[in-house]
Amino acid sequence: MAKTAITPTRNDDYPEWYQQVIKAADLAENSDVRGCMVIKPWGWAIWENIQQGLDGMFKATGHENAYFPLFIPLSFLQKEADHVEGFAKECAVVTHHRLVPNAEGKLIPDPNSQLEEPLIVRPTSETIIGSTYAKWVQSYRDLPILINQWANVVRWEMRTRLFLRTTEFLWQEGHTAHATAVEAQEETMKMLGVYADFAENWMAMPVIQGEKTAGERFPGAVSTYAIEAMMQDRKALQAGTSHFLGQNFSKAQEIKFQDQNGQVEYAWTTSWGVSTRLIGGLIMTHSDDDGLTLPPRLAPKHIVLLPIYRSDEEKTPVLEYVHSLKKELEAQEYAGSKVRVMIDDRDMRGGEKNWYHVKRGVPLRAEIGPKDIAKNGVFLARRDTGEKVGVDRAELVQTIGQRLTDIQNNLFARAKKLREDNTKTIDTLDDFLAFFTPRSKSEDKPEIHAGFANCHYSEGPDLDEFLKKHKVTIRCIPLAGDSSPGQCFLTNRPSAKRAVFAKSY
RNA sequence: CGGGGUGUAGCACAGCCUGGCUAGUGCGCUUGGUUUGGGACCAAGAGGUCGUAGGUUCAAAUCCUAUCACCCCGACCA
Repeated sequence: MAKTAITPTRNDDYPEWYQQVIKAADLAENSDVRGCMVIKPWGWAIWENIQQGLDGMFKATGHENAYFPLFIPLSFLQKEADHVEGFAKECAVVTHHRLVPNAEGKLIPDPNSQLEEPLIVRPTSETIIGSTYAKWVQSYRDLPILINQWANVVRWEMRTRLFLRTTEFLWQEGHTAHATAVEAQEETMKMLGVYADFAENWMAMPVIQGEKTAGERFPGAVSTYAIEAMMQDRKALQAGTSHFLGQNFSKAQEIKFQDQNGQVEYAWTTSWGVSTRLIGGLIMTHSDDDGLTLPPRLAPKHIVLLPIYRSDEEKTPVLEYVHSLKKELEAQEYAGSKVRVMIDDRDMRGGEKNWYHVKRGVPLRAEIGPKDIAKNGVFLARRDTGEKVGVDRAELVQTIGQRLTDIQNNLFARAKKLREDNTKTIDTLDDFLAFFTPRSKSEDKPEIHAGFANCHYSEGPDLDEFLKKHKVTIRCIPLAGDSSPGQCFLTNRPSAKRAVFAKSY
């Protein structure tokens, strides 16, 4: 039995495995602040790559970045009824602006410093951005406004998990305003497409694009679209959302303009976002029992060079070889950027050092010692397949881009196969129940989930109650799904389209 | 907010029931040596207000009271 770097394995205890991968890869850790994480350099470097990739795509689709306040006056939230209801219960509220010592010398909020109007820490910025847009828009010539902001937001969730759900999280939120509903709808779909493109081509994470049902809609939105991915425990992860807000927020925030006919109209708005949750998705899509596995496009380093020597006489030529190889590799390109190479010449045992990079998910590792130099090659290991081969130096330099492409493609294909193998078309209640009944009989082992079920459905209290009881959710109504009509698997009422059902994060 | 649990070294924990020498173990860390192409070994060290406050006692990590924090299960969720 091969020993795995991560204990427990995915099969033994998936949630615990997830935590251990993060720890072993040095991505993040819990902080002294409840529910808030410290993102460590390796995790942050991944986030920077995500930001960079997405930011380029946003700009290519005509958006600009800006920044709006962290605090929102309480009354702003109040203006949109559904929005209040959706977010009021999880807001951090600022009520004072000064601290004073009490009788025991403990610092408390100064009663004399109470704010006239409390501020909430933004859970999302529709209201503050909308009220700003109201000032910017007078004429149809002022539209569209296409703005994104990279920011942190706070949602006071009851239970938190690193990257997947934290009290404070980092994200981007795009907020656009348009003169027509059609244009805003197009924007909503365009950005959903950008997210799907990014998820599949950068993260190597296959996603289903679809619309959310009424129950899963963003508070205040007319329609919500999402990309949904299957994790290795077969649970669904909502990885990004794009909302068509209609005129709900523009009416609440008074975003009005005069159209070409001189009529005063309310603008049509959208919002869309992805968060640090993507890193959670990345981990759960590709990583294995030896730790993190990174798709090359997002890996902070593509290849690590591991010099091996036993004495000072060996050390000098090995390091020379390694440094010159690094230069040659860095002159190569992969996916439009330079190949990212690191040398790890720390004074550590070879095996331990090797595992260090395995657990951090570096796509390629090259061991280089006197034996390799004699053959003018390297001993190359692939993180995704575990394959190890001796490679000629010149050949490695020449093929590095292709090798990284192969890894990226393999990760995507592997994830897609997992999803396809665990997606089933289901038409009857019995099949539905059988599908979603936990496969693992053991009490102390977390269940292995069944996957995605494509079912006809008819929304209503009876379906809601049934799903809640079985802890299954409707993930989305796929845009590219089977659109032949049928009957709801539960109620037999007529159904126009199938939706994806799954257990979810 | 309901139910359960835990606070002892950087981390993971034992010791508590049945109070008693200088509070232990493993990992990690430091130093020295032997090793070194997939997670080494030996030796010597450093590191603690036992969550906090009060009480009982000759004596408290251990018993009692209060308090704080965190974790797990439920409702909520990018």
